[in-house]
Amino acid sequence: MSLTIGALSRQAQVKVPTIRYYEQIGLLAEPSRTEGQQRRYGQDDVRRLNFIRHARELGFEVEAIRQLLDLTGTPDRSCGEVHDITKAHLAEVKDKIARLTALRDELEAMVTCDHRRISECRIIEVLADHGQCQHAEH
Amino acid sequence: MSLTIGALSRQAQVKVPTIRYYEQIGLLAEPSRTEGQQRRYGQDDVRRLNFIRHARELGFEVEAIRQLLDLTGTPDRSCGEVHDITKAHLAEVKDKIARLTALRDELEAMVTCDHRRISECRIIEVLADHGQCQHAEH
DNA sequence: CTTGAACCTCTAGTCACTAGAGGATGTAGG
DNA sequence: CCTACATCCTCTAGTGACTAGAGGTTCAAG
Repeated sequence: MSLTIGALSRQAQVKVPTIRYYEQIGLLAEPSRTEGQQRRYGQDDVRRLNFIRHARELGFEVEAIRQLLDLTGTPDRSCGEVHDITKAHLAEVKDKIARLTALRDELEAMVTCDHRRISECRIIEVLADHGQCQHAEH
Repeated sequence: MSLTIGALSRQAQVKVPTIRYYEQIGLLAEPSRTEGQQRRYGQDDVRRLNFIRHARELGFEVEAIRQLLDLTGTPDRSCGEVHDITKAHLAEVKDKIARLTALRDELEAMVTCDHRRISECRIIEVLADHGQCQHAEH
């Protein structure tokens, strides 16, 4: 019933070197080994790795995931800390969206230049002179 | 009329180690030196570094900036390539916004959990089970 | 001539992996 | 039992765009 690292990789959709990396940084426990030193995993590892992968997909940093995993070890405590971590992450995501949106608008305004010579290109002009930006605050 | 690296740093709003880094990777030319090997810059360097800083603020990668700077060296050519680079970057920005927005919605749905015990927390549940996501495609 | 801020080079660290070298193990088929 | 060979092992180095720090030198003001 034990899984090789390759089988775990397929089940959790996480690449083999990434699994070893997660073990190295302590996100995954060191698994049991065969006599020939090959890793063997169980269903707990599959669940834990799925949790990690999903959190990464949702953009959580490894440190945040480490904390979330630690918290799952104390199921009776209030989930206030879990919320704090998630809300902090959500705030970062919103902040990134805001900055990227401003950036997008700036770029949209720039590409309105019709194709001419580089010496007259609006894109180059804006890049060379910050004052030509719509919003000054970046 | 020549500037020290510190003066250039203040004028272009780029940190000193970053200027040296740009020189190392070839974005800035090697400047002249004093007898004691200290760098001295001119107004051309200020303009070039301002261009670089502004492009970085707009999220262009160093490789793209390198190409844009090369293109400014051929002012009579059509600015088609400049547009191509900018449009490609804009597309990436839009793509990032789309992914972050999906992510934000997912996180918003998760934090609707009212504070309970970790063993019943909706955030932990969703993280542990991808199937509970609103959108399956991440 | 002295002080001390600013400069110099070089190495290593950041984050979350990814790639590759060079070799060992495990398992399926014959 | 033996042979392929896919998969596994460890280790080092690379990615992007810087940032930090050590240990030493230069420049300009007073």
